[in-house]
Amino acid sequence: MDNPTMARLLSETADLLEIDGGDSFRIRSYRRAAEAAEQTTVDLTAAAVDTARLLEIPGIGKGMAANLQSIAATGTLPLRDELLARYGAGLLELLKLPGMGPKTVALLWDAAKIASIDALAEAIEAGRLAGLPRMGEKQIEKLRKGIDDYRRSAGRFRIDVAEEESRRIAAYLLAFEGPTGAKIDKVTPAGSLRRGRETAGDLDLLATGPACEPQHTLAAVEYVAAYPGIHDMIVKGENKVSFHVGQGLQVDVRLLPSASYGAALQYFTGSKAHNVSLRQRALKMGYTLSEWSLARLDDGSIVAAATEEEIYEALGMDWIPPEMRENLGEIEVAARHALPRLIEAADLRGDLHMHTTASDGRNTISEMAEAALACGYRYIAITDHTKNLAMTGGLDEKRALEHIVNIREVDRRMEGRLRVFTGIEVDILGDGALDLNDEVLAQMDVVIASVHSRFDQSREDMTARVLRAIENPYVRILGHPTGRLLLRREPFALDMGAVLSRAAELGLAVEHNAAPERLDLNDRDLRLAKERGCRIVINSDSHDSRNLGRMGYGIRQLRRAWLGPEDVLNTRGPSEFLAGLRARP
DNA sequence: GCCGTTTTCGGCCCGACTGTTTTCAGTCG
Repeated sequence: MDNPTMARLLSETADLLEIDGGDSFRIRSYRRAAEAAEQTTVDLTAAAVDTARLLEIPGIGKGMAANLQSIAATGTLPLRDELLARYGAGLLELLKLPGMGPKTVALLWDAAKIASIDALAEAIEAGRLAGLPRMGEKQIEKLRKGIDDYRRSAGRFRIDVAEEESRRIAAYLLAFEGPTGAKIDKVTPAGSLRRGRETAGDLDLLATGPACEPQHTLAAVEYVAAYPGIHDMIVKGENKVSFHVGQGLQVDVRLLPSASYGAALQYFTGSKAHNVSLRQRALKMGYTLSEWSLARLDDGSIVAAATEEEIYEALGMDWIPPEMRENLGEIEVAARHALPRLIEAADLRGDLHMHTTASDGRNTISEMAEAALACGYRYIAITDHTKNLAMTGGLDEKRALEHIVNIREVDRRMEGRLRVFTGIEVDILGDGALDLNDEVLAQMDVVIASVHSRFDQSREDMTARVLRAIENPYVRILGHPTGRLLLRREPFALDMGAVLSRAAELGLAVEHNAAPERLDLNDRDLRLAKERGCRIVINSDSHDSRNLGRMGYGIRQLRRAWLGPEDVLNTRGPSEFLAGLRARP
């Protein structure tokens, strides 16, 4: 069983325990263990044979180790089964409704035997909720709306979609001018957007400036609430406005005084787990941390508030990059002043995966080269598709050889300002054979091998298929290794550990495909790739010259995996890159 | 159920908003 599934079982057990009214600290332990299972690079099913290995994972103690072993052995958790038998799986879905927590779910179950969203909708229409404690008219209306939203909304959103919305709202907010002339002078995206997560569940925007000082927020709040893109309003308070826009994305705007900017930004950036750890640390040091300030416990005097840097410093730590704030050990490392230097977009010297009009790209080789030059790159590789992908106009052997000649011609014309390497994104066929013969592949500087079809193979077949493909001596990069399309197509089944281990032995690089719809490998597998000693490259997979600069989302995934410039091959200059790519261990 | 710069027992993050319970519980992030 895979780690995410194990995490889900633990998390559901926590939900059920809450409905059951269990001990809140025990519930927290189940949640923490679920998070640990989600994040760890340890294959929990494999590690289950060795209790000591499980106990090394923070948040896993004796009890949770036993739970994980039970899940690994039987595929199920007795406590969860027992609770499910008592309450039914529908209660877990009920919890997903906005405003619906464990207490309300328990109430609906106890008082009306409501055990699913459908049953709740029916009870509301039949008027059976009236008269229950805490069920006034407004509460019932809120539930009715919540059910509509839940049935309509998609849940999470792609990071580029969220960022685009964030830009629109920020522009609107910055145009505000209050009756006294007070303005909003800064809008900072926080939350998962700032942490660089691959998708966003909602949008947290922090607004600061004179208009956000306590005495002025009234007018500013009204202005925010009048944003034309609002689909429906959720909350409107003194310094907080929450609403849904267009497709159901939830936006939370907080208006806070500039003096609290650092504390607020730290707080709203999260993650929740990071913040909890940080506050525990603050308490031990005699402080209390909130979105307003870091203050002394004894006399309430403010220690730090205006910038994140001074808050982390007062807690004895270096400032932690947002991408690292997931409570995966970064607090301890920052306290030792040993944070790694993370990779930045400016470290990149080249991009090794892009398409041209020879297959399904929109631009010519030289247009791509000029665009790359404008990005500040020193080299690129042109890597069009191969013939198996007929719909892309993929190259056969003959056209591939002609393409090489054309690429070399552009390389010459660039006169050393930019190296243009020859390359190909060769299709990995269903049985792991490659879509071009070795004689042609041998002439390419950069051979990327990728899976583009037969995604439904079993884990065994897919793993064998990829392993066979990367044995080919001319393949130097494994492209978008899981084939996922965020929120559209799940990653295909693959024994990632086996593939990465073999890739490391072969000196093969694995790609992080930075296209925002892919971001493949994900942050967790990138950490695993580094642990296994794999070389890593980051590529834009551009099909349009305008997308060449679109590395930012991918860079943030690398940063989330704690990777530095030395971990990534295309931070090197052209000759060092090529030598590193081709060298065998 | 986890964990240790005070701890192997006794703790375990903080504040805003909403609805309705005239003083607060529940939910959320």
